[in-house]
Amino acid sequence: MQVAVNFFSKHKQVISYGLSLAILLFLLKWLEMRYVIINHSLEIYIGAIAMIFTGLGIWLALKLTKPKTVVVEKEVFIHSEDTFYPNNQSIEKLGISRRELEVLQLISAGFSNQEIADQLFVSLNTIKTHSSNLFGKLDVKSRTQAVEKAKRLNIIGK
Amino acid sequence: MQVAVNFFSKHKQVISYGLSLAILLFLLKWLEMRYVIINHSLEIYIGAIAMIFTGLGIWLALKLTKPKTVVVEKEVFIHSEDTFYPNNQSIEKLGISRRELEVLQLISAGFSNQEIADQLFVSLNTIKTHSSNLFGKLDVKSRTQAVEKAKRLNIIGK
DNA sequence: TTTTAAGTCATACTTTTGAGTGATTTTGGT
DNA sequence: ACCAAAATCACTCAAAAGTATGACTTAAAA
Repeated sequence: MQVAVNFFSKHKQVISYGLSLAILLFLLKWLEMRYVIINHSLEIYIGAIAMIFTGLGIWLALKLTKPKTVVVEKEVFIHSEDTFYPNNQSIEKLGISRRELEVLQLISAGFSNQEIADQLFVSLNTIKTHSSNLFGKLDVKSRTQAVEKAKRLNIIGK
Repeated sequence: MQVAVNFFSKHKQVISYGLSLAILLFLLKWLEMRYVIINHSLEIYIGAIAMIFTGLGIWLALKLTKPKTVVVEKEVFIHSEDTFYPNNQSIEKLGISRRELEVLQLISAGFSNQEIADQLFVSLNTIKTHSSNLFGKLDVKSRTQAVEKAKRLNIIGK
């Protein structure tokens, strides 16, 4: 029982197409009789049939063919900025404080010590102390090295 | 002249289909005459035409329709280390030379001017000149800014 | 051949960075 | 209230970075 219902629902389209075809054939039969009786030109009749069935064929083909699926691979660049999470383990292990991390981020953004001092409302000397302590903890000798290493250790974003 | 050639080559397929159709129609005319003469059943003749033109319609539809393209977006994770290609357009636009690019890469790797000079077997002053020119072209004022901007412009890898 | 751009190097000078040291103040937790 | 870490700042000195200018060589392009 269930199987039968399943069959009908699954082939609903095909069945409806079949029915349409049958109706069309009956229509043609009727047309044929009329034309034969009225004795019109056979060419017109033939032409009509040809056109109708050409159209039917086109319609059938368009409806029944599966879409030719073309899979286009589209590159989606995943920017690490979107998914960056600082490696807190590294930060704690190295004993880097919040303020130092802040300074580190500004250094990596390309700011000079003076600019960082202005942004954080502290003196230039303070920033120098922070950066110096930072270099010690990161075991580097310059700001560019610090940035390179911090990015490598995922302490700051890339 | 060129236009005409262009027209024929561009519509080659459509034209060949049209010719096929014409040939088919002549064939039918011939069949019609034979059937009329031999006085066979009209139903068979009609049926044959219907089938032929249905087939023609299907064939036409299949040949002429563009494939229904389904674009499937596929996420491709690009690891910058594996697949970095320098943005040559930016490099050319800024007029950065090979040597300057080389210096830029070493700067971003965290090397000092002296270390870079040693690696490239040139003098410290030469590296200073290169980096100074580089900063001018990148419109920055320090090596850290240069690194930041160059990475942002995809001139060097991250 | 002349011109042009790239690369090299030097000198003189200024600015920035970084090391080392020491000191004071905040802050958070026991 | 006390302690320790964090944060602040100053001062000096040295090294590195950066600017400006000019000169020389070479290779490629006009």
